[in-house]
Parts: sequence; C-alpha cells; structure tokens
Amino acid sequence: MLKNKKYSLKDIANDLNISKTTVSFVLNNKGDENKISANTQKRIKEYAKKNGYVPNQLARGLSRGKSETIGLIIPNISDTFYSKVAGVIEKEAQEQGYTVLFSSSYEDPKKEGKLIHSMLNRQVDGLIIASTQQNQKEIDFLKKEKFPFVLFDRYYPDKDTDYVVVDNYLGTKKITKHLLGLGRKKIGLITLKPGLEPIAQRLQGYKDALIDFDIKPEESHIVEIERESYFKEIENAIINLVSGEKTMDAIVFSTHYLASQGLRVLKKLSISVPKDVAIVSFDELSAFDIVDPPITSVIQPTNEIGSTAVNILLNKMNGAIHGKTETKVLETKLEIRASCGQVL
Amino acid sequence: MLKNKKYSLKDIANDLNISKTTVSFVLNNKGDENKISANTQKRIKEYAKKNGYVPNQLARGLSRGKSETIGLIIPNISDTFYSKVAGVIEKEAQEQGYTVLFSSSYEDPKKEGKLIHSMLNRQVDGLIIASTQQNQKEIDFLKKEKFPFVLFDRYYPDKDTDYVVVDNYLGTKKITKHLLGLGRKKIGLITLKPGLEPIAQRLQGYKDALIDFDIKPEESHIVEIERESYFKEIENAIINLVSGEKTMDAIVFSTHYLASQGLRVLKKLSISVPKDVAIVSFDELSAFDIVDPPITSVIQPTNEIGSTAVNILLNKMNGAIHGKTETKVLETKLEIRASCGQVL
DNA sequence: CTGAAAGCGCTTACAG
DNA sequence: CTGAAAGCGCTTACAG
Repeated sequence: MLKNKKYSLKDIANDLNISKTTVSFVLNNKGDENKISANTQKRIKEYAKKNGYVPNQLARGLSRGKSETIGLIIPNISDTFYSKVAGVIEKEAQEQGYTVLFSSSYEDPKKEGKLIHSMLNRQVDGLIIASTQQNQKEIDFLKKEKFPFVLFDRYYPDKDTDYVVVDNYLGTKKITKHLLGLGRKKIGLITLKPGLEPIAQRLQGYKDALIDFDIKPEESHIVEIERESYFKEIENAIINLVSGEKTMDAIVFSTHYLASQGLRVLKKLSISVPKDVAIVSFDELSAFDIVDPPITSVIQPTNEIGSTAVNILLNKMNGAIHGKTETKVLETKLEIRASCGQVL
Repeated sequence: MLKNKKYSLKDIANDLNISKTTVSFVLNNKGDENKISANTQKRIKEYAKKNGYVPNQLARGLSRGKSETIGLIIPNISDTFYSKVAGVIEKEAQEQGYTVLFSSSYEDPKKEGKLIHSMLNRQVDGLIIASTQQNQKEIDFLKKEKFPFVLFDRYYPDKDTDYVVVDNYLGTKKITKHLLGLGRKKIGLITLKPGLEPIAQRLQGYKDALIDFDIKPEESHIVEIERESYFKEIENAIINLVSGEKTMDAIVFSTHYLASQGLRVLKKLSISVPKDVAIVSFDELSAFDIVDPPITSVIQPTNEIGSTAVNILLNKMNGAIHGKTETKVLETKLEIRASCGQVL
C-alpha cells in the first residue's frame, strides 16, 4: 500500500514508554475503570490524537470475537421500498454503534447463498435478510449455528425463524374491497409469478375479497408476469384483461412497479383511468399522489419494518430471548386517491 | 456468543494431521501453486465443506493488511438518486470481490467525519463519498495518508482529488434554455440554500441561460430553501413567485424532490401546469413520466456515475495511477415532457 | 496504578 | 510436497 506508516498501539506504547495494555485501556475509555492516572491518560490521548491514531477494528474484532457489523441482504437496493427500509436499518444500527454491510441478491438464490457466507466470513454479528425464499439450506445452516438473523418482507412460512413482515393478505383484500365497494365488479389482478410468500398472500387476499362479495375469482382474470420481463409483458397482460368479453372495469396491481408500468401502458392505449378501468396498487412510489390519476394504494410502514427488524436482531444478538422466535406482522395503510373514481 | 464452536484452520489441520500452512494454501486455491498433492487437497476441501468451515476474514484481513471492503458514505440511502448509484457501486464492487460498507451522513458534517474514521477503523481499502462538502480537514487527512478515495456528486472544487460528477451547470442551462426556447420569459428558480457545489453550479447555469437570452437574472426570482424544511417552505416560495407583479410563467426546480413537492403545491393552489406556469426539474423520479403533467427533466447517468466511481477507486487502490488525480464530468440528458407545453 | 504475556485466526517467507 | 514459526494489531485475565 501507499499509505504512510500507521501508528499502532505498540508504537504509542513505545514512544511513551508505557505498556500496550495501558494504552489500550485508555483509548477504550476504560482508563478510570482501571485506575490509570489522569496524567497518563491525558498524555496517551493527546499523543494518539496528535498522530492521527486509527485503531484497527479488524484486530479488535478478531480479539473480541465480534465485529460490530451487521449484514443486510436484500433483492435490490435500487428499489425504493428496500432503499427506504435499508435507510432505517442503517440509521438504527448506527445509533447502536453498528455499521452495516449490504449486498443485493438480485433475486438470485445462488448469489444470495454466497452473500450469506461472505457476510459470515466477514464475521458480521447478525444478519437481516429479505430473502429470495429459495435458500432453505442456508437458513437451516444459520439456525443450526444459532447465528442471529431476522428475515423481513420475504420469509419462510414453514420455518421457525424471526421475521417482520406486512400483512400482505389483508392489504390486498383492503384495496380489492375498496374497488368492490365502489361498484366495480370485474376486477383483474396483475401480479408476479408465484414463488414469494408476499405475492402468494396478495393473490389470496384478492381472491378472498371477491369471494366476500360473492364473486367467483376467475383464473383468466389473473395474469402472472415474469419479474425480469414485466416491462414488456404487462402490455399484453392489460390488453388481454380489457379486451373481448371479459373487459375488466378494474385492475389490482400487486406491486408498485407493476402499477406504475401498468399506468404507463393504460395511457399509451388511451384507456381512461378510472373511467374505463379503475386501478389500485399494493405499495406505492412517493410520486403516486401526483401521478395522473393519483393511484390508490396500500402503504407499507417502512419505518416500522426497519426498526422492528433491527430491534429483534439486537435482542437476538444479545441473547436476550434465548431460543424463542420473534415474529411481527405489521398493518398496511389504505390511501385512497383518484384512480378508483367515485361510486358507480 | 451462542454459536457452536467454529472450525478454524487449526482444527482442520489437527484433525487431518497436517499443518495449518497446507490447509491455508489449499483453501485459498493455492494448492497447485504450492504443489500440494491432489489427494491432500481433496481431503482438506471435503473436510472443510463437511464441517461447514467458514474462514475468518477479520483474521485474513489483519494478516494481509487489506479487508476487501470499500466504504460508501452518502447523504441518504433513501434518496432515489443515491440508492440507484449505491446499487451500481455495490454491483460493480461485488464483481471485483469487494463488499461494501455503507453509511448515511444525513448532511451532517460531524457525522460524516465520524463515519470516515469509522470506515478507516474498519480497514476499508477505499472510500467513495458524496460529501456534505464541509469536511476540508478529513479530506486533507485522507490525502495526507494517501488513502484511496473518490468523491461523487459533491466534491471540493478547491482540492485536488479524484471525483466523478455531472455537469450541473450545463444541465440546468439546458432546461432553462428549453423554457426560453418555448417563449417563457419570466422564469423563477426554486433551489436550495447555497453550500453545495452542484447547487451553486445549477444556480449559475440558470443565470447564464437567461443572460444568453438577454434577460437579466433577478434575485427576487430566485428562492433558496432550507433543505430540512423544504416541504413547508416551498408553498410560500411558489406563492411568492406567482403572485403580484412578478408573476412567473415558468419555474426551474433544482432537484427532483423540490420539483415533485412543487408540483403538489401547484396543484393545491390550482395553478395550471404548463398553462399558467411551466416547470422543469434537475434530475427526476422514475414516475416523472406519468405524473400530471409529466415533468421535463435533465437526467443524471446514475449507472455511469457509479461504475466510474468504482473504476477510479480500484485504479487508485491498485496504485495504477500513482499520484495523478482522476476526474470525470458526465453529461446529463434532457428529457422533454409535457410540463413545459408548446411554443407560446 | 501498570505491565508481561497469551490468544484471536489467519498468511507467508523460509527451510527442508 | 509439507511444516514450524513469526507476525498482523488488538484485548484481557492475571500478577504485582
């Protein structure tokens, strides 16, 4: 490296003719506790400061067996939902003296598996994961090792782990019922191909809302789209839903990016929202209130998700709640906007 | 900790009756290089795998003097601009075998200073910073230590450092001229209080665009808003700009969040966009094309910003370009949408 | 009040 | 082909 020679504890100790032990105590603010004389403490602190001493956390972590780092693995930091939650997580972690190591899995289970191990290598003290939900093995491994971790957004319904999620079922039920309450009867759903628990829950919420209104959910009214190509597929999905006999008068979108892309397509096709078709979205973008028309959504409590995840994790790390598993299901909030129009 | 006993190099070596050296070579894929017999290699690898051996990167880093980690310090990971860039940075870093440690400074120079030192403590190999621009001392410190770092978005114009930024001046000039070209004459600017280089550049770009059209920039047409309270202040700013004699027929917003909030306020005040006032924005939100009306913006090349930053940093870390400083100014792209209307 | 020494888990130059 | 040993920079139990 090009760096200048760094000052280490030993250097300071040598220069000042005292032991590393003393220097270490003082610099860790354990001087008083160990009854180091005020004078010695002052000398050490000043000398350290003057020479820009930077302690080596790697050494410290190695010695103490913890790194004061938590790992965050999410599908994609560029997604506004995850970036909001990541912001909260980092803020809370910072306040507790932890730094966060983050990585995106891009929905690739293999990559996610690697990331988990990479984080473990780096001796993170705990892990927060919004999983691809296809890493049973890794999750079992973490459990077996009794390694502290908490899942959020996506969890493994069959496994006994700590997690914090949102009530995806009820959220979707709420928006669907909102449409039904306004008199819409032929309600389509545009969602993602199954595989993720939240998506499954949202599908079920949609179906049950219809059933509550004595409408039989029709498979042909549900379009499941490939995540990677949703940008292209969605146009066909919409054309399919609004043409022919089954012309929908409303569409539920199960994610904010499906909804925004959906609106783009509806505009392109000159389909009037909400006149021809009303739309609602699960989750939102910050601009959904100024979009044309503003989109009715159920909003996820990102602050609460993030802070709850950190809290549970810290509890786990401190061994507070020994074997017991902590789970939390948070409620979504319905935000009514113009995209559903008035009562028909 | 609650963790089970971990397998270390030594454990494997003992169990297998060979030396730690050999195990280390093999597990680092230097087996062939060091002519370890195929058989021994196989035994080691299988045994390691079977017992879920996880190497300790802290120890490795300490020993090798590098951590294979880069630090990212940004104002706020929840801001879509930064989260997009962070995504790119992390992706590129991951491909090069680096993990990224990130922290948000929330525009607080003190916190930023602490974060820089915390990252240094953690022995990151390099740093990417979108600075608060109020840490001259820290920057000088990094330079003095010859520590590899690159700035992006915000840089210190007086200092000789590596950085990658966007042409804020020209970008704002472009959007302002676009308005002028459509016949708008009374163009206001809503921007942030000075302090950041990009903001200063945007102000200048706005002024010079007017001057190019023989219009004298008026201080009273420029409203500078406090970042923390922009949500509240912006309403007064707009009322101020559109009322009385100086009624503006266009407003330039210097950030995407000023623009979106501005649009909210304009709607609330029932001011028609673009009929009464046209608007343009520096930078955008992903939904700006479906907003009502879609907002004309200059777009920042987030991919290029992120990848360039990582490349420069890696060059620096590899000592490739010794003392020489690398800087890059990227162009913005004008995206014309309905918020400026037709030629008057 | 202060210090000598072992230990954390790796890497790697050196020796055979 | 393989190993003994020093070293990375800390922490901390123990001793005085």
